[in-house]
Amino acid sequence: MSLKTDGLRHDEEDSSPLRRTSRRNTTRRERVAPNIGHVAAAAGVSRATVSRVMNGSPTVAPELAARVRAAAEALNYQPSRLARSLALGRTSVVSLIVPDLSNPMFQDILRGLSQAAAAQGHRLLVAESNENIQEEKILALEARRHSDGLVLASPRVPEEELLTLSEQLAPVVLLNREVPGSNLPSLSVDYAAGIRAIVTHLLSLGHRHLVYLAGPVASASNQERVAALRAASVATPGFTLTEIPCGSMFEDGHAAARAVLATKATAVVAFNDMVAFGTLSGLHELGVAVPDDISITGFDDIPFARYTTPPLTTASIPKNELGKQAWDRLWALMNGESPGHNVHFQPRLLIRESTGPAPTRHA
Amino acid sequence: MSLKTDGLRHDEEDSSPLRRTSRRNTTRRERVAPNIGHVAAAAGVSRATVSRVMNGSPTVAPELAARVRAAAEALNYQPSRLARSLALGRTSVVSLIVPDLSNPMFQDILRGLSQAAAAQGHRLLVAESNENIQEEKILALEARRHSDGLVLASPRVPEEELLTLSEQLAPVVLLNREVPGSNLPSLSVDYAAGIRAIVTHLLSLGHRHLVYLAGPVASASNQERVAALRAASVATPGFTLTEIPCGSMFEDGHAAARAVLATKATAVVAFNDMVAFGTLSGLHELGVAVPDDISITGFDDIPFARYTTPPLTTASIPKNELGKQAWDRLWALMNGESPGHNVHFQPRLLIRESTGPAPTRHA
DNA sequence: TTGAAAGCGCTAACAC
DNA sequence: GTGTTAGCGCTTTCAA
Repeated sequence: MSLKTDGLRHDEEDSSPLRRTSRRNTTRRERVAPNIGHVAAAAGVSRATVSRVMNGSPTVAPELAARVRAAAEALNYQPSRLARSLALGRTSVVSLIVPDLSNPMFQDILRGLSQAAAAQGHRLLVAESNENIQEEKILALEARRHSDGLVLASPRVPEEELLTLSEQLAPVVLLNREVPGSNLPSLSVDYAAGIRAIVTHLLSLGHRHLVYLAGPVASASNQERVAALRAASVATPGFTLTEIPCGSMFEDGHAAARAVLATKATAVVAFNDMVAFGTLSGLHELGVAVPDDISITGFDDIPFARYTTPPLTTASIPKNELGKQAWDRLWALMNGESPGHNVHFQPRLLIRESTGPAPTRHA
Repeated sequence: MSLKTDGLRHDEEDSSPLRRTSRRNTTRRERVAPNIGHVAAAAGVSRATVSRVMNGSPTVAPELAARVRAAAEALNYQPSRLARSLALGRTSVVSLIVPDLSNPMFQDILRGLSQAAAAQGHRLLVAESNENIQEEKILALEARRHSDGLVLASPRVPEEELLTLSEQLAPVVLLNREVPGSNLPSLSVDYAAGIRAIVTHLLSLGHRHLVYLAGPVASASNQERVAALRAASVATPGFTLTEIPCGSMFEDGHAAARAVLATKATAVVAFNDMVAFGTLSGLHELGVAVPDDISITGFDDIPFARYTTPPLTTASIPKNELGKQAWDRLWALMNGESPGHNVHFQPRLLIRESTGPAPTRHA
């Protein structure tokens, strides 16, 4: 018995992408996305040949290739990404997990990554963990299974778990987080150096009592900042450091304004620019002048930092660059290459107008 | 001849997820992600049963289910999303296309959409068209094939093309863009109403000469604004309107500061908040006082609008809500339901301090 | 060069 | 209840 193979395995006789559908209680002919079989049938070739043509294989006779292209064109055929991904074992999608999409810092990373990935034909899946550790783990796992690789921005997951997770997540690159003793590629900012620059600046202005508005406790970069601050306070005679648990968002800083005042500190070092803005705004409402009564510094240099009143003194970090380089690293990993050495971006201190000489009390 | 079916079709005899790999010139055993067959073999059941258990089908004997779960656990098995998607015909991913990721307006939409989608177990793919019409079309098509539905935010594609495209993109929902005479679900902002509110406010302050800093020419919402502005100028005796081509970004507004001054207008209506900020900053550098010398209004009410100096008078639009409702619409469409009527969100005028009485010249 | 057929890993209709 | 089997739509040996 001769097997008639016309390129269509289970469809009706003609090659047009119509299908007899019966779902619910309706039976009707509806137009359905054409598949490789339809094109093959229309062009009178095998599906393998269509596949070759669609992928630009040079081993197809020009005449055939033309016929296939014409058929594909006529049917408005687009190969299914899904099927292609399954067969190929890759999706051309990478994922980014961030703690908080409303943070301009992560928005910039998102943008940098998205553009770099797009430039090499990859798409970006985004997920927000809402600073929630459990969710972060689930999301990362989930996202990874939709994509070929992962970028974790400022992951809050504890070190050991991150280490375990990373095996299932690989290829993965970390942003703003290093796992010492692991070989997880990571791009980070030297927060300690940034803090040291800020402290030096403040000390030179005569400030001796600083208050630190701390970020999320689970934030590794917060811990770095705290450590640098404490080290400085220990190393400098007459330097008083007060720490106030705060957060990472505008509202957190805003809510902390009174507490800041209560410390009698002459300068506040905020976890990041958002917090600094909040505090700035809160202090303004309380009638406190910045920098005359109190100085404020931020961290990140988000786009609006230059336009606040007064413009914010802050430590600038290359957010876009983080995104772009994250892509480079990930791309290397996905191609089985070495991701290169980890790097520590050095923040640049931008002295603007939110910092000034320490007020001389009782003068 | 009896067919031995052990749940594994093409693998070696044992059920552990190891595979003899030979690529390039290395041949070695490497651990590979376990698949449904490995679990089936380990649990001594068919793959169908594993599938049932993984999907929580109630028709599996508890004893078997437990065995399967144990096996899955032991192998650290995670069903492949890809294969699942292919079989199911859906990906549980939706895509968002925006013209410009750096615009806080779109960031908020992104966030609202992402959260709403996540709440129903869907992931978000993001793509940025860079205000490029060609790219927008390609991206939309491409993104759609990775996902189950599309949200187009402020698409710049011309109407006819959008109409044609939408067939291949469906299900799709439009943000900030309506296609009259089509049944494309769309959520938009009543920009004309916002502009009217702004104009009324400005007129009541005594302004008679307004300059409009226009947005991208391909922006439909820009055209709405222009039309409303012109209508107002025609309807109001003594009202002069000057239009200056500008753009949608901070830099555009900043660059327009001199041109604004040259018009001698007493108030500037900026395309959006970003442009207004830019102008504000540019004017500040030129030593012009806002609102004493000139008034400025924005549009959108992005998060920082309240914190500029002076705080920006603007028309507030529910950005997050746009994202959330876009999801609701899309979800309805994906489930074959009606997306409901289109809605026009009415902007709310927020009078802050960037607008004041028109300066009385030669007074 | 081209085609047949086996996979990719999962789901679901159908049979037992 | 559970297994068999035929898909989902593509890629890629392997033969011819």
